[in-house]
Amino acid sequence: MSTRTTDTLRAFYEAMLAAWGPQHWWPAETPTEVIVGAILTQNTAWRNVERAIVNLKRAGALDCRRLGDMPLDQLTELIRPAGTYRVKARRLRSFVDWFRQCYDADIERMFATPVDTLREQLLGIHGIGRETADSILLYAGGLATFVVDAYTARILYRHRLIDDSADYDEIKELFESSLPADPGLFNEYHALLVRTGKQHCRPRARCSGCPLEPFEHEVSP
DNA sequence: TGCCAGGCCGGGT
DNA sequence: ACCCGGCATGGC
Repeated sequence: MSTRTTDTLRAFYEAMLAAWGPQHWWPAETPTEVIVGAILTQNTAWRNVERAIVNLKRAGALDCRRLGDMPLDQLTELIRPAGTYRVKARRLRSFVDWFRQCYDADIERMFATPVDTLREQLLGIHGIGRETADSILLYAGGLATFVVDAYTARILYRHRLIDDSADYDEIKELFESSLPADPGLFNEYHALLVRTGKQHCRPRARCSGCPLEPFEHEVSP
């Protein structure tokens, strides 16, 4: 990867960090909570996920065995505020069923698996796609995997670092081949992109005031 | 009021 | 290989 790309991505990082400060991601107390949140936040505002997490905690259900053993209808009701709740209840179940079966619900053992192998395993679970898998690896496991999301693609596209046909794995590869494989860096970088995107890079929002505004834009939103 | 949110899946060309 | 609709709550 070109040093120009590396320089640009580093400059983006510095500009966002200077503007926002550290984001302290993932907002969760345990790896299990990260994983549950990663599934619940699919195409959903984080605010709504928080409500669902509160419900699960209050019910003492934020635990893989409870999640696996409680009636599906009950789980569905607890996570209702997160939206697409029937779909997500099944997705949570498919994860915990797999996790108990393959790793006896042991987080340490799961993350002791080689990262490429584990990623493939996660992608094999119904309802876990690339972003969710990478979020689990990075934010629950502390592994140096770059997480790409809609904001990442939109921001890079607007700055002409990618074209509109770039897919998830290409964008992920762009970061991973341009930056050192440092989990702390990847953690903060993705969080800063989301923070920047929420404020300045929604589909039809203006970019004014964005910390990345000093860098060239040649593509209009 | 409509559009959007830290996606993913399944069915149709 | 693409493209698209469905899923669904809550905020602005």
